[in-house]
Amino acid sequence: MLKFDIHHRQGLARVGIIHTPHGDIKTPAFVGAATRAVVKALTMQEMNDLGSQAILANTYHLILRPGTDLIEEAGGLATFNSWHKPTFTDSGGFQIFSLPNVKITEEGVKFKSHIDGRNFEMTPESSMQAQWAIGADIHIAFDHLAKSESRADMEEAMHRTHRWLDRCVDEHLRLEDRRSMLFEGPPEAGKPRMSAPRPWRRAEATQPEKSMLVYPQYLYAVVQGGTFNDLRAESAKYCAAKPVDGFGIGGVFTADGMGEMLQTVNAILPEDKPRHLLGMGQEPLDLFIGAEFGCDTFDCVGPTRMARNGSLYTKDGRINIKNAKYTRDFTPLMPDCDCECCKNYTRAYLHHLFKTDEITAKVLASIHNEHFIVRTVDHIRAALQDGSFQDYKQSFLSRYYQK
RNA sequence: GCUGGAAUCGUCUAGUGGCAAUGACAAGAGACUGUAAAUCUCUCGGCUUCGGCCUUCGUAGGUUCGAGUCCUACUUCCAGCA
Repeated sequence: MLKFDIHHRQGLARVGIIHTPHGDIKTPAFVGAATRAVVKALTMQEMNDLGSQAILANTYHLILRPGTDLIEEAGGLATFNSWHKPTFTDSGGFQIFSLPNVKITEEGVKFKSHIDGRNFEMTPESSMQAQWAIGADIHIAFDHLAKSESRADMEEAMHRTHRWLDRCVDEHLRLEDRRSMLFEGPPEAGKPRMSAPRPWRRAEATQPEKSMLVYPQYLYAVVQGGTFNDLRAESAKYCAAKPVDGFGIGGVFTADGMGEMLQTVNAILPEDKPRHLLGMGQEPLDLFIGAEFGCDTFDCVGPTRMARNGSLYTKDGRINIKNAKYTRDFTPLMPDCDCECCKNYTRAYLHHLFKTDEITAKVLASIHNEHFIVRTVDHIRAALQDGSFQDYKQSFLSRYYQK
Protein backbone atom coordinates (compact mmCIF):
# COMPACT_ATOMS: atom_id res chain seq x y z
CA MET A 1 0.00 0.00 0.00
CA LEU A 2 1.04 3.52 -0.77
CA LYS A 3 2.26 5.23 2.37
CA PHE A 4 0.36 8.39 3.24
CA ASP A 5 0.99 10.22 6.52
CA ILE A 6 -1.47 12.82 7.68
CA HIS A 7 0.03 15.40 10.02
CA HIS A 8 -2.83 17.77 10.47
CA ARG A 9 -6.58 17.84 9.99
CA GLN A 10 -9.09 20.63 9.84
CA GLY A 11 -12.57 19.41 9.06
CA LEU A 12 -12.29 17.34 5.93
CA ALA A 13 -9.06 19.11 4.98
CA ARG A 14 -5.74 17.53 5.78
CA VAL A 15 -2.03 18.15 5.52
CA GLY A 16 0.16 15.17 4.84
CA ILE A 17 2.88 13.45 2.88
CA ILE A 18 2.49 10.84 0.17
CA HIS A 19 5.60 8.64 0.10
CA THR A 20 6.25 7.33 -3.41
CA PRO A 21 9.18 5.30 -4.75
CA HIS A 22 10.43 8.50 -6.37
CA GLY A 23 10.10 10.68 -3.32
CA ASP A 24 7.58 12.49 -1.17
CA ILE A 25 4.69 14.77 -2.03
CA LYS A 26 3.68 17.24 0.62
CA THR A 27 -0.07 17.62 0.40
CA PRO A 28 -2.18 19.40 -0.58
CA ALA A 29 -0.13 19.70 -3.76
CA PHE A 30 -0.62 20.76 -7.34
CA VAL A 31 0.66 18.17 -9.82
CA GLY A 32 1.91 19.53 -13.14
CA ALA A 33 0.23 18.30 -16.30
CA ALA A 34 2.88 16.58 -18.40
CA THR A 35 0.55 14.84 -20.83
CA ARG A 36 3.19 13.72 -23.29
CA ALA A 37 5.86 13.29 -20.62
CA VAL A 38 6.63 16.96 -20.80
CA VAL A 39 5.12 20.04 -19.24
CA LYS A 40 4.61 22.01 -22.43
CA ALA A 41 7.20 24.75 -22.96
CA LEU A 42 9.14 23.82 -19.82
CA THR A 43 12.14 21.69 -18.92
CA MET A 44 12.01 19.42 -15.91
CA GLN A 45 14.72 21.57 -14.38
CA GLU A 46 12.45 24.59 -14.68
CA MET A 47 9.58 22.62 -13.17
CA ASN A 48 11.79 21.61 -10.30
CA ASP A 49 13.03 25.16 -9.78
CA LEU A 50 9.54 26.62 -9.67
CA GLY A 51 8.70 24.24 -6.86
CA SER A 52 6.69 21.50 -8.52
CA GLN A 53 6.59 18.27 -6.52
CA ALA A 54 5.06 15.88 -9.03
CA ILE A 55 3.84 15.57 -12.60
CA LEU A 56 1.06 13.66 -14.32
CA ALA A 57 1.42 12.10 -17.77
CA ASN A 58 -1.25 10.59 -19.98
CA THR A 59 -1.38 6.95 -20.96
CA TYR A 60 -3.36 7.58 -24.15
CA HIS A 61 -0.79 10.01 -25.52
CA LEU A 62 2.18 7.89 -24.53
CA ILE A 63 0.71 4.75 -26.10
CA LEU A 64 0.48 6.61 -29.40
CA ARG A 65 3.94 8.12 -29.10
CA PRO A 66 6.54 7.00 -28.22
CA GLY A 67 4.90 3.76 -27.10
CA THR A 68 4.88 2.34 -23.60
CA ASP A 69 7.55 -0.28 -24.34
CA LEU A 70 10.00 2.44 -25.17
CA ILE A 71 9.37 4.23 -21.89
CA GLU A 72 9.80 0.99 -19.98
CA GLU A 73 13.03 0.33 -21.85
CA ALA A 74 14.22 3.83 -20.93
CA GLY A 75 13.77 2.94 -17.26
CA GLY A 76 10.32 4.33 -16.69
CA LEU A 77 8.75 7.73 -17.00
CA ALA A 78 10.81 9.54 -14.37
CA THR A 79 14.06 8.32 -15.88
CA PHE A 80 12.93 8.86 -19.45
CA ASN A 81 12.05 12.50 -18.96
CA SER A 82 14.61 13.13 -16.23
CA TRP A 83 12.09 14.28 -13.68
CA HIS A 84 13.34 11.95 -10.89
CA LYS A 85 10.47 12.87 -8.61
CA PRO A 86 6.96 11.50 -8.09
CA THR A 87 4.85 10.84 -11.15
CA PHE A 88 1.25 9.99 -11.95
CA THR A 89 -0.35 8.64 -15.09
CA ASP A 90 -3.91 9.19 -16.08
CA SER A 91 -5.49 6.10 -17.60
CA GLY A 92 -6.25 7.65 -20.98
CA GLY A 93 -9.96 7.09 -20.57
CA PHE A 94 -10.76 10.76 -20.47
CA GLN A 95 -8.97 11.37 -23.77
CA ILE A 96 -10.30 8.30 -25.52
CA PHE A 97 -13.88 9.10 -24.60
CA SER A 98 -13.47 12.53 -26.11
CA LEU A 99 -12.43 11.11 -29.49
CA PRO A 100 -14.91 10.80 -32.34
CA ASN A 101 -16.04 7.30 -33.38
CA VAL A 102 -15.15 5.41 -30.25
CA LYS A 103 -16.73 1.99 -29.95
CA ILE A 104 -17.56 1.21 -26.35
CA THR A 105 -18.35 -2.27 -25.15
CA GLU A 106 -18.28 -3.94 -21.79
CA GLU A 107 -14.89 -5.32 -22.71
CA GLY A 108 -13.30 -1.97 -23.41
CA VAL A 109 -12.98 0.79 -25.95
CA LYS A 110 -11.95 0.70 -29.60
CA PHE A 111 -10.68 3.93 -31.04
CA LYS A 112 -8.54 5.40 -33.76
CA SER A 113 -5.38 7.36 -33.15
CA HIS A 114 -6.01 11.05 -33.68
CA ILE A 115 -2.55 11.23 -35.23
CA ASP A 116 -2.65 8.66 -38.01
CA GLY A 117 -5.95 6.84 -37.72
CA ARG A 118 -4.42 3.56 -36.54
CA ASN A 119 -6.84 1.30 -34.70
CA PHE A 120 -6.36 0.77 -30.99
CA GLU A 121 -8.22 -1.01 -28.28
CA MET A 122 -8.01 -0.25 -24.60
CA THR A 123 -9.42 -2.35 -21.82
CA PRO A 124 -9.06 -1.98 -18.07
CA GLU A 125 -6.35 -4.66 -18.26
CA SER A 126 -4.44 -3.07 -21.12
CA SER A 127 -4.56 0.33 -19.46
CA MET A 128 -3.04 -1.17 -16.32
CA GLN A 129 -0.34 -2.92 -18.36
CA ALA A 130 0.41 0.30 -20.23
CA GLN A 131 0.65 2.25 -17.00
CA TRP A 132 2.93 -0.36 -15.47
CA ALA A 133 5.18 -0.09 -18.50
CA ILE A 134 5.23 3.68 -18.33
CA GLY A 135 6.05 3.20 -14.68
CA ALA A 136 4.56 6.21 -12.95
CA ASP A 137 4.36 5.89 -9.19
CA ILE A 138 0.62 6.37 -9.13
CA HIS A 139 -1.83 5.06 -11.73
CA ILE A 140 -5.43 6.04 -12.32
CA ALA A 141 -8.01 3.33 -12.99
CA PHE A 142 -9.44 3.12 -16.48
CA ASP A 143 -12.84 4.72 -16.12
CA HIS A 144 -15.85 5.35 -18.30
CA LEU A 145 -16.87 8.91 -18.96
CA ALA A 146 -20.51 9.74 -19.38
CA LYS A 147 -21.54 10.91 -22.82
CA SER A 148 -23.78 13.58 -21.36
CA GLU A 149 -24.64 15.22 -18.06
CA SER A 150 -27.93 13.36 -17.83
CA ARG A 151 -28.60 11.15 -14.86
CA ALA A 152 -29.13 8.06 -16.99
CA ASP A 153 -25.79 8.52 -18.74
CA MET A 154 -24.03 9.33 -15.48
CA GLU A 155 -25.44 6.25 -13.85
CA GLU A 156 -24.44 4.02 -16.74
CA ALA A 157 -20.93 5.48 -16.80
CA MET A 158 -20.57 5.08 -13.06
CA HIS A 159 -21.63 1.45 -13.02
CA ARG A 160 -19.33 0.60 -15.88
CA THR A 161 -16.52 2.46 -14.14
CA HIS A 162 -17.16 0.27 -11.10
CA ARG A 163 -17.10 -2.96 -13.10
CA TRP A 164 -13.98 -1.82 -14.84
CA LEU A 165 -12.42 -0.87 -11.52
CA ASP A 166 -12.68 -4.50 -10.38
CA ARG A 167 -10.80 -5.56 -13.49
CA CYS A 168 -8.24 -2.77 -13.03
CA VAL A 169 -7.63 -3.88 -9.46
CA ASP A 170 -7.22 -7.54 -10.46
CA GLU A 171 -4.78 -6.69 -13.20
CA HIS A 172 -2.90 -4.20 -11.03
CA LEU A 173 -2.50 -6.76 -8.25
CA ARG A 174 -1.38 -9.39 -10.72
CA LEU A 175 1.29 -7.05 -12.05
CA GLU A 176 2.38 -6.04 -8.56
CA ASP A 177 2.56 -9.68 -7.46
CA ARG A 178 4.70 -10.49 -10.42
CA ARG A 179 6.97 -7.55 -9.74
CA SER A 180 7.43 -8.37 -6.08
CA MET A 181 8.03 -12.04 -6.82
CA LEU A 182 10.68 -11.10 -9.33
CA PHE A 183 12.50 -8.52 -7.30
CA GLU A 184 11.71 -9.18 -3.67
CA GLY A 185 10.84 -12.84 -3.45
CA PRO A 186 7.75 -14.27 -1.77
CA PRO A 187 6.36 -12.09 1.00
CA GLU A 188 7.43 -13.10 4.48
CA ALA A 189 5.03 -13.01 7.35
CA GLY A 190 5.17 -9.71 9.16
CA LYS A 191 7.36 -8.08 6.56
CA PRO A 192 5.81 -5.24 4.61
CA ARG A 193 5.60 -5.75 0.89
CA MET A 194 6.77 -2.30 -0.02
CA SER A 195 10.39 -2.23 -0.99
CA ALA A 196 12.85 0.46 -0.10
CA PRO A 197 13.46 2.90 -2.92
CA ARG A 198 16.08 1.62 -5.33
CA PRO A 199 17.76 2.79 -8.47
CA TRP A 200 15.08 2.85 -11.13
CA ARG A 201 16.74 0.54 -13.56
CA ARG A 202 14.76 -1.63 -15.84
CA ALA A 203 15.34 -5.22 -14.86
CA GLU A 204 15.35 -8.13 -17.25
CA ALA A 205 12.79 -10.62 -16.13
CA THR A 206 13.35 -14.32 -16.08
CA GLN A 207 9.66 -14.98 -16.36
CA PRO A 208 7.69 -15.41 -19.60
CA GLU A 209 6.83 -11.73 -19.77
CA LYS A 210 9.76 -9.81 -21.03
CA SER A 211 10.72 -7.11 -18.57
CA MET A 212 9.54 -5.02 -15.73
CA LEU A 213 10.45 -1.96 -13.75
CA VAL A 214 11.71 -2.89 -10.31
CA TYR A 215 9.85 -0.42 -8.11
CA PRO A 216 6.29 -0.76 -6.80
CA GLN A 217 3.50 1.20 -8.39
CA TYR A 218 0.14 2.23 -6.99
CA LEU A 219 -3.45 2.45 -8.12
CA TYR A 220 -6.17 5.02 -7.55
CA ALA A 221 -9.83 4.22 -8.15
CA VAL A 222 -11.99 6.87 -9.79
CA VAL A 223 -15.17 8.17 -8.21
CA GLN A 224 -17.83 9.15 -10.75
CA GLY A 225 -21.42 10.31 -10.50
CA GLY A 226 -21.44 13.75 -12.11
CA THR A 227 -23.54 16.35 -10.39
CA PHE A 228 -25.73 13.78 -8.62
CA ASN A 229 -24.60 13.53 -5.05
CA ASP A 230 -26.43 10.28 -4.37
CA LEU A 231 -24.52 8.74 -7.28
CA ARG A 232 -21.32 10.27 -5.97
CA ALA A 233 -21.99 8.70 -2.59
CA GLU A 234 -22.70 5.33 -4.18
CA SER A 235 -19.52 5.55 -6.23
CA ALA A 236 -17.43 6.61 -3.24
CA LYS A 237 -18.73 3.66 -1.22
CA TYR A 238 -17.94 1.27 -4.04
CA CYS A 239 -14.43 2.59 -4.50
CA ALA A 240 -13.76 2.81 -0.76
CA ALA A 241 -14.27 -0.93 -0.41
CA LYS A 242 -11.61 -1.80 -2.98
CA PRO A 243 -7.96 -2.56 -2.22
CA VAL A 244 -6.66 0.57 -3.93
CA ASP A 245 -4.04 3.05 -2.77
CA GLY A 246 -6.03 6.19 -3.24
CA PHE A 247 -8.81 7.83 -5.18
CA GLY A 248 -9.29 10.08 -8.13
CA ILE A 249 -12.41 12.18 -8.23
CA GLY A 250 -13.39 12.48 -11.86
CA GLY A 251 -15.90 14.12 -14.11
CA VAL A 252 -15.76 17.50 -12.37
CA PHE A 253 -16.02 20.44 -14.76
CA THR A 254 -17.08 23.41 -12.73
CA ALA A 255 -16.74 24.72 -9.22
CA ASP A 256 -20.52 25.04 -8.93
CA GLY A 257 -21.66 22.45 -6.45
CA MET A 258 -18.18 21.01 -6.21
CA GLY A 259 -17.78 21.76 -2.52
CA GLU A 260 -20.96 19.94 -1.62
CA MET A 261 -20.06 17.02 -3.85
CA LEU A 262 -16.59 16.75 -2.30
CA GLN A 263 -18.06 16.83 1.19
CA THR A 264 -20.29 13.92 0.25
CA VAL A 265 -17.51 11.91 -1.39
CA ASN A 266 -14.68 12.62 1.00
CA ALA A 267 -16.78 11.91 4.06
CA ILE A 268 -17.17 8.39 2.67
CA LEU A 269 -13.70 7.70 1.29
CA PRO A 270 -11.27 6.26 3.86
CA GLU A 271 -9.35 9.02 5.60
CA ASP A 272 -5.99 7.33 5.41
CA LYS A 273 -5.71 7.25 1.62
CA PRO A 274 -4.94 10.19 -0.65
CA ARG A 275 -7.48 11.76 -2.96
CA HIS A 276 -6.74 13.38 -6.27
CA LEU A 277 -9.14 15.87 -7.83
CA LEU A 278 -8.79 15.04 -11.51
CA GLY A 279 -8.31 17.91 -13.92
CA MET A 280 -9.28 20.77 -11.64
CA GLY A 281 -7.06 23.72 -10.83
CA GLN A 282 -7.29 26.34 -13.49
CA GLU A 283 -9.24 28.59 -11.15
CA PRO A 284 -7.72 29.25 -7.73
CA LEU A 285 -11.22 28.85 -6.30
CA ASP A 286 -11.17 25.18 -7.33
CA LEU A 287 -8.02 24.62 -5.31
CA PHE A 288 -9.35 26.29 -2.16
CA ILE A 289 -12.59 24.34 -2.33
CA GLY A 290 -10.79 21.11 -3.20
CA ALA A 291 -8.34 21.37 -0.32
CA GLU A 292 -10.94 22.57 2.15
CA PHE A 293 -13.10 19.56 1.46
CA GLY A 294 -10.45 16.91 1.65
CA CYS A 295 -8.60 16.62 -1.65
CA ASP A 296 -4.85 16.10 -1.43
CA THR A 297 -3.61 16.55 -4.96
CA PHE A 298 -4.76 18.35 -8.10
CA ASP A 299 -3.75 18.46 -11.70
CA CYS A 300 -4.81 20.76 -14.48
CA VAL A 301 -3.69 21.72 -17.96
CA GLY A 302 -5.15 25.17 -17.44
CA PRO A 303 -2.15 27.02 -16.02
CA THR A 304 0.21 26.09 -18.83
CA ARG A 305 -2.39 26.34 -21.57
CA MET A 306 -3.41 29.78 -20.32
CA ALA A 307 0.23 30.72 -20.26
CA ARG A 308 0.79 29.73 -23.87
CA ASN A 309 -2.23 31.79 -24.85
CA GLY A 310 -1.07 34.87 -22.94
CA SER A 311 -3.50 34.68 -20.04
CA LEU A 312 -1.42 35.15 -16.91
CA TYR A 313 -2.29 34.88 -13.25
CA THR A 314 -1.84 37.81 -10.92
CA LYS A 315 -3.12 38.31 -7.39
CA ASP A 316 -5.75 40.59 -8.92
CA GLY A 317 -7.00 38.00 -11.37
CA ARG A 318 -5.87 36.85 -14.78
CA ILE A 319 -4.64 39.39 -17.31
CA ASN A 320 -4.11 39.03 -21.04
CA ILE A 321 -0.54 40.17 -21.52
CA LYS A 322 -1.15 40.63 -25.25
CA ASN A 323 -3.47 43.58 -24.59
CA ALA A 324 -2.22 46.90 -25.94
CA LYS A 325 -2.29 48.47 -22.49
CA TYR A 326 0.79 46.49 -21.46
CA THR A 327 2.97 47.82 -24.30
CA ARG A 328 4.68 50.32 -21.99
CA ASP A 329 4.10 48.67 -18.64
CA PHE A 330 7.63 48.40 -17.31
CA THR A 331 6.62 46.74 -14.05
CA PRO A 332 6.94 43.04 -13.24
CA LEU A 333 4.00 40.83 -14.09
CA MET A 334 3.39 40.25 -10.39
CA PRO A 335 5.65 42.37 -8.18
CA ASP A 336 5.84 40.10 -5.14
CA CYS A 337 6.28 36.91 -7.14
CA ASP A 338 9.63 35.18 -6.91
CA CYS A 339 9.42 33.16 -10.12
CA GLU A 340 12.11 33.50 -12.77
CA CYS A 341 9.75 35.48 -14.98
CA CYS A 342 8.69 38.07 -12.43
CA LYS A 343 12.12 38.45 -10.86
CA ASN A 344 13.75 39.35 -14.17
CA TYR A 345 11.31 40.68 -16.73
CA THR A 346 8.65 43.35 -17.21
CA ARG A 347 5.12 43.18 -18.55
CA ALA A 348 6.24 45.27 -21.52
CA TYR A 349 8.89 42.69 -22.36
CA LEU A 350 6.46 39.79 -22.02
CA HIS A 351 3.99 41.73 -24.17
CA HIS A 352 6.69 42.18 -26.79
CA LEU A 353 7.62 38.48 -26.73
CA PHE A 354 3.99 37.49 -27.20
CA LYS A 355 3.34 40.00 -29.97
CA THR A 356 6.40 38.78 -31.84
CA ASP A 357 5.46 35.17 -31.17
CA GLU A 358 8.76 34.29 -29.58
CA ILE A 359 9.06 30.84 -28.00
CA THR A 360 10.42 32.41 -24.82
CA ALA A 361 7.08 34.15 -24.29
CA LYS A 362 5.48 30.77 -23.69
CA VAL A 363 8.38 29.59 -21.56
CA LEU A 364 8.34 32.56 -19.19
CA ALA A 365 4.55 32.64 -19.06
CA SER A 366 4.40 28.92 -18.30
CA ILE A 367 6.99 29.28 -15.56
CA HIS A 368 4.95 32.02 -13.97
CA ASN A 369 1.51 30.41 -14.24
CA GLU A 370 2.71 27.02 -13.06
CA HIS A 371 4.62 28.66 -10.22
CA PHE A 372 1.56 30.71 -9.29
CA ILE A 373 -0.70 27.68 -8.97
CA VAL A 374 1.91 25.46 -7.31
CA ARG A 375 2.67 28.16 -4.76
CA THR A 376 -0.97 28.91 -4.15
CA VAL A 377 -1.49 25.29 -3.13
CA ASP A 378 1.72 25.44 -1.07
CA HIS A 379 0.23 28.41 0.77
CA ILE A 380 -3.01 26.55 1.25
CA ARG A 381 -1.02 23.71 2.82
CA ALA A 382 0.84 26.09 5.13
CA ALA A 383 -2.36 27.88 6.05
CA LEU A 384 -4.09 24.61 6.89
CA GLN A 385 -1.12 23.68 9.01
CA ASP A 386 -1.10 26.89 11.05
CA GLY A 387 -4.86 27.33 11.22
CA SER A 388 -5.08 30.42 9.02
CA PHE A 389 -6.80 28.72 6.09
CA GLN A 390 -10.08 30.63 6.24
CA ASP A 391 -8.28 33.97 6.48
CA TYR A 392 -6.01 33.11 3.60
CA LYS A 393 -8.89 31.86 1.50
CA GLN A 394 -10.94 34.97 2.19
CA SER A 395 -8.16 37.44 1.45
CA PHE A 396 -6.90 35.60 -1.61
CA LEU A 397 -10.26 35.04 -3.27
CA SER A 398 -11.73 38.47 -2.54
CA ARG A 399 -8.73 40.11 -4.17
CA TYR A 400 -8.42 37.66 -7.04
CA TYR A 401 -12.07 37.73 -8.06
CA GLN A 402 -12.86 41.39 -7.33
CA LYS A 403 -14.16 43.24 -10.32
C1' G B 1 12.20 59.32 -75.23
C1' C B 2 9.54 54.73 -77.20
C1' U B 3 6.82 50.09 -76.15
C1' G B 4 4.43 47.13 -72.77
C1' G B 5 2.52 46.34 -67.69
C1' A B 6 0.70 48.03 -62.95
C1' A B 7 -1.81 51.42 -59.13
C1' U B 8 -7.77 48.11 -54.39
C1' C B 9 -9.28 49.12 -46.65
C1' G B 10 -1.91 49.53 -42.21
C1' U B 11 0.77 45.62 -45.71
C1' C B 12 0.41 41.97 -49.58
C1' U B 13 -3.67 40.33 -52.43
C1' A B 14 -8.79 38.64 -55.08
C1' G B 15 -11.94 40.99 -58.21
C1' U B 16 -12.82 42.02 -65.78
C1' G B 17 -20.35 45.79 -65.76
C1' G B 18 -24.72 45.01 -60.13
C1' C B 19 -19.46 45.54 -54.83
C1' A B 20 -18.40 48.36 -48.79
C1' A B 21 -15.45 44.96 -52.33
C1' U B 22 -11.85 38.29 -51.57
C1' G B 23 -8.05 35.98 -48.81
C1' A B 24 -3.69 36.26 -45.81
C1' C B 25 -0.91 39.07 -42.46
C1' A B 26 -0.93 43.04 -39.07
C1' A B 27 -4.09 45.32 -35.42
C1' G B 28 -8.10 45.19 -31.38
C1' A B 29 -10.69 41.96 -27.97
C1' G B 30 -12.51 37.31 -25.95
C1' A B 31 -12.36 32.02 -24.68
C1' C B 32 -9.60 28.06 -22.51
C1' U B 33 -10.27 23.10 -16.04
C1' G B 34 -8.08 14.27 -15.87
C1' U B 35 -4.40 18.89 -23.35
C1' A B 36 -6.12 16.15 -31.08
C1' A B 37 -4.98 23.50 -27.93
C1' A B 38 2.41 27.59 -29.53
C1' U B 39 -5.22 26.52 -30.19
C1' C B 40 -10.04 28.49 -31.16
C1' U B 41 -13.79 32.61 -31.67
C1' C B 42 -15.26 37.60 -32.71
C1' U B 43 -14.15 42.69 -34.65
C1' C B 44 -11.44 45.10 -38.29
C1' G B 45 -13.95 52.50 -43.98
C1' G B 46 -17.38 56.01 -41.15
C1' C B 47 -22.13 56.79 -38.87
C1' U B 48 -26.60 54.19 -37.24
C1' U B 49 -33.12 54.70 -33.88
C1' C B 50 -29.69 48.08 -36.68
C1' G B 51 -33.80 49.13 -41.26
C1' G B 52 -30.27 51.37 -43.32
C1' C B 53 -27.38 55.92 -44.57
C1' C B 54 -22.70 58.14 -46.16
C1' U B 55 -17.75 57.83 -48.23
C1' U B 56 -14.42 54.45 -50.79
C1' C B 57 -10.44 50.67 -55.41
C1' G B 58 -3.85 56.72 -58.02
C1' U B 59 -6.17 61.83 -60.06
C1' A B 60 -9.71 64.20 -63.36
C1' G B 61 -13.27 63.56 -66.93
C1' G B 62 -16.46 60.31 -70.00
C1' U B 63 -19.73 55.89 -71.58
C1' U B 64 -23.81 53.29 -68.92
C1' C B 65 -29.97 52.44 -65.40
C1' G B 66 -25.43 50.99 -62.91
C1' A B 67 -18.04 51.52 -63.15
C1' G B 68 -12.94 48.89 -58.79
C1' U B 69 -14.10 46.63 -63.58
C1' C B 70 -15.05 49.89 -70.22
C1' C B 71 -12.99 54.72 -72.75
C1' U B 72 -9.75 59.41 -72.62
C1' A B 73 -6.10 62.39 -70.36
C1' C B 74 -2.80 63.06 -66.49
C1' U B 75 0.39 61.32 -62.22
C1' U B 76 3.50 57.65 -60.13
C1' C B 77 5.91 52.93 -60.28
C1' C B 78 7.94 48.39 -62.85
C1' A B 79 10.10 45.86 -67.18
C1' G B 80 12.24 45.91 -72.06
C1' C B 81 14.27 48.96 -75.90
C1' A B 82 16.89 53.45 -76.78
